[in-house]
Amino acid sequence: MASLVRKLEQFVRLSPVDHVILNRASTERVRHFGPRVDIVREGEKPKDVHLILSGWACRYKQLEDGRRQVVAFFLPGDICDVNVFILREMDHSIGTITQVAVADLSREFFDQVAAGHPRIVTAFWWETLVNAAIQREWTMNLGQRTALERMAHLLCEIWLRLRLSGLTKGDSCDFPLTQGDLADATGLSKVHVNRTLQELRAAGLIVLKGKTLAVPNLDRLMEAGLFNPNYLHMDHEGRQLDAASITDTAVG
Amino acid sequence: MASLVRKLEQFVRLSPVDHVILNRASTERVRHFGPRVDIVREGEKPKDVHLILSGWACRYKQLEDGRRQVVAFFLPGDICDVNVFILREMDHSIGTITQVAVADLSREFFDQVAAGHPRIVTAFWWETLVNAAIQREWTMNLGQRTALERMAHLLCEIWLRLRLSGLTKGDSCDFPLTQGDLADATGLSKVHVNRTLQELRAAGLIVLKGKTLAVPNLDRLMEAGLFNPNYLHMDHEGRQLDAASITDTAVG
DNA sequence: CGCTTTCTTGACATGCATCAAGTCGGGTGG
DNA sequence: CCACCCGACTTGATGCATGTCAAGAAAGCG
Repeated sequence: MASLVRKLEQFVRLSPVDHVILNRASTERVRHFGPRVDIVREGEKPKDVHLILSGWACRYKQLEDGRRQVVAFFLPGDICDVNVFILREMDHSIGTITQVAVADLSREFFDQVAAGHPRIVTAFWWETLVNAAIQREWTMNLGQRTALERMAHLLCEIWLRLRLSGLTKGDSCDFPLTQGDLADATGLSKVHVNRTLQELRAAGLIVLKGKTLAVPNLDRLMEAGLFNPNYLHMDHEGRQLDAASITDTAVG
Repeated sequence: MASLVRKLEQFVRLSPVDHVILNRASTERVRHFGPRVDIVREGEKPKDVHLILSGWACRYKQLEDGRRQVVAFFLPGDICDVNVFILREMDHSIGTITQVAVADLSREFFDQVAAGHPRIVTAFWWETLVNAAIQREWTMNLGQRTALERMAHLLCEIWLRLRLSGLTKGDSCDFPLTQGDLADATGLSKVHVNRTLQELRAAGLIVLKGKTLAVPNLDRLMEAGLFNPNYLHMDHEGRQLDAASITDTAVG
């Protein structure tokens, strides 16, 4: 949960009590999953909200003929969908990439937050809005960018999100995605993903080997991906704001 | 505003007071825009939330070299982004397609709702979650579907959303989008959009002429688009639920 | 009624998919 | 500790869906 709080505090300063609440929620009901396993399946009734404590997962949708699209990656500290249980059934599945530890957040937890912890509510809205922005950017990515740009863009996004959660060391990070995963996320074929990665390597933009990615020059990779980080809303505004002044006005 | 309340009540039964609140908010500060004009631009500080009272608009993003992606269409009754003002700057623009009337919803309005109208809060979360689901489906659409499937899918979605808001008559509806708009939304070229539409016409799946679309056989169009309406979450659950029982438990 | 935007059609180009056949690497059991 | 095996990666040859370019026809609009 460290990464969740770390992430949310980029935006809102949380009180000690808020910390306690979040800590409790993220240690109470924890489940562990192996790699390449489904956590929730399309069509099921959503019950709890899932908080990824460790490991990587993804959200994906599938057509009857097997075509599969990864529509989001979940990294440690990510919340799958605040308040999903409002909906009657899942319109997508969530599956693990690596081993994953998940905390199940109950409806009651969100009630409690709504009733008495406005800063957390604000932080959850922020999380929701940023996720929406990321999804829009993926739409843009698939609709307008070339294979090379698309791949570079995706790698930039993952890199920055990992860094925000403190999961990079120097210029490298763990990178458990296979070329097949990247294909499903970018809408490219596996073969073309392979060739695109080679192109990025040849240009010195990435070093990708085993399950480790290094980005020797982020600016150049961002250029290659026509990457504008504004949509991640990492502006750290909350750092300067007194939480009370936000929470009294920002939430619905 | 009729269409907003109509839409939200598919999900939650609102109280008379809730109606009054929403009515007031959507008549207080109304602005009118001509067709093909920007309402908000990327980079601006979001101030109010926009509720589309009448007309069509879209959300779009643009690359520096001019490539443009429409990432969402707004129809009457749609709210652009609940609580956007939490974010420091817009990561996309909103532009009109037709003439549009917009109600500006203030931060204070959302505070008021948050403080005393839990059913509306629930309804807003529902709206937010459904919009997120739509955005995911667009990602899927661009990543996996062929031109023909993609176009059929988009038309199905628009059709169902219009129908939900009571904006279809029989098997036809107003359809102000140009082939250029469709191209920007589907990630196809204008020329290919033209050919794809002709194919749909030749198959008898649509009648599209002037600014009117007719769908003689929705089921067949849905088949062609591999369209599964689950992501629109139109299950009307709220109709049966007593609002109180939802609002006491569903919101954060 | 002329001007501009939108639509349509044809010819040609290309980015990426598909098919097919390896090679590498890392986990596992003998 | 080796040998095998299976998933992940790589490479080449070929095909096709969709893009691009160009020009004209229709349709809206002042």
